[in-house]
Amino acid sequence: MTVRTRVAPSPSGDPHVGTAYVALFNLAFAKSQGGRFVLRIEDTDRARSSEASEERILAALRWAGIEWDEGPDVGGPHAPYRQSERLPIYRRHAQELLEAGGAFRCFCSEERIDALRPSQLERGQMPGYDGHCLGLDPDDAAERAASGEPHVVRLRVPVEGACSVQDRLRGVIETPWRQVNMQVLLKRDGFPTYHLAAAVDDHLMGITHVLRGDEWLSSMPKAQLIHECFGWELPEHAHLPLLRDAQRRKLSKRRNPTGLDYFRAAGYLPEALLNYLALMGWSMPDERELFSLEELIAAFDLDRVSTGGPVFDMEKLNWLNGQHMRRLSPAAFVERVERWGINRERLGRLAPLVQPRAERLSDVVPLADYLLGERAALKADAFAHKALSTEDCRRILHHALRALQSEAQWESAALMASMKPLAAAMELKLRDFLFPLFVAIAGRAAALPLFDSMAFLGADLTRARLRSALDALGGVSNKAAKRLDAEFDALPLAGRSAAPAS
RNA sequence: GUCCCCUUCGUCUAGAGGCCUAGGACACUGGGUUUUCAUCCCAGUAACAGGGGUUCGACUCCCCUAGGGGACGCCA
Repeated sequence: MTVRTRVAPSPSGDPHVGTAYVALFNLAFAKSQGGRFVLRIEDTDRARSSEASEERILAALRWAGIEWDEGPDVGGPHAPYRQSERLPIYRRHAQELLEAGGAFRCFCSEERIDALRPSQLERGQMPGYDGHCLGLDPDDAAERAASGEPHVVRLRVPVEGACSVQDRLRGVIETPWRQVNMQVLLKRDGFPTYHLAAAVDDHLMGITHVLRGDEWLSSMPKAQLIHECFGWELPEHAHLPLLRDAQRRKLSKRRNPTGLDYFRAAGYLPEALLNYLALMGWSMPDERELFSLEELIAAFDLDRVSTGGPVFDMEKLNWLNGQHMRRLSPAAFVERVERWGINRERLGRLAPLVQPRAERLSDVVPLADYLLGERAALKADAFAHKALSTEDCRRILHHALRALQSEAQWESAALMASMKPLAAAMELKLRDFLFPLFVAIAGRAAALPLFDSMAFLGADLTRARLRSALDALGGVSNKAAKRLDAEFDALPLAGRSAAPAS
């Protein structure tokens, strides 16, 4: 039996370093076993998925050096690899489950189920579906469904006893069935949820090993139950530890640079990133820390994966990146620098900004230093201003970050269009409002035009610099963040998309 | 709130009952090499969460406690 693994990103946001992390382990394991690695797109959430996000995720994974044998863009024997193109398959399987009694139709409103919550919590129960439609006669239910009554299909979960699942890294895990929700498998809109789609696809695509994030561990009983109902063999599961931030929380986009685009823009070598990621929860048998993807594959051993959640440490990544840089030949080094960003294309984009301000050719680099490379480190006194207090600067940076969080169109005019109303809503002169942003982005109050600079840097680098500026100003405590979030939410900003604080 | 998972230096980790006086790496400190800096080399500080068992012997096995994390969605 040839080993087949998969990574299954959901195209609903920026390419995340966690996706590359899970992909890397799946790739390394499959290749170490002479197997195949599949990329599948899980776009069953119609509201959140987008083609643009899918494209960016594939491009970012490719940049990182992750290659897949089968996928939506390269095809393969189990196509299509995009779940939105496999809808009939899921419907057929849901029907099969219904007929076998492994699932049932549920006509409850979402409101009714939400209303259950408080009393369940009070009784010390896990909140969830109460089995209201469990007793419906299947034929009656089918008839109601046929007549067009809106409903969902739910997984029939035993109410008594315990479920026993096996994780490759942790052994046997027992969970009371009471803790397992009667998961919706087919939504009201006819789309499958993750649980159905993943189980069906893993089986149909011949996936033998599922390596995925820790956060899935508690839903393993559902996967097992679904496989059992179909009479399928469950792939072997190994739950990888979750990458943490310095506060030991799941790496969050809000506070840390987590986008693959950030690492690319910030000048990390993909082979160094992969090398670093491999060190998170895994180690070479000989404890060597500097290695290539090929070496990783050659030495990979699933049983050497550790289970504690590792903290992502930029300092060590920086060191590793330096090690990889120094191993490049001078020619390769130049080639990498050029490919990264000091090239004709990027200089061309700089020309309209720099040309009007330069008197000599040698002015180019000092004018654009912060766009071509990392800006200078900041201290709090860089934000001294005649009209703005430190607190004002903090507020501006925080609110700008919030407003930019959901900025879809990352180009100069659009950025201007979202920042200008923010300044107005904060009752600040644009000139004053812009000051801390200039310092955060350029490291100084006078620089090339701000929004052009932000556009040139890209979203990830821009956000990272704003965050780092906030840190230079003493950081924002959790309490202060809450207050600032509330302030931001109360601002009279017309037509903004309601981006949640987290 | 309920359930599940996790717990070795500040951080990433080695360690599968005696190789442990707990090893390596990042960071930090000191020293050396280098025209400066960086690199590089050498040295140092620093950990088995706590408590009970089991055993001749426990970082390693079991139990309890504590701490951390995760799940509990018609998101994935």
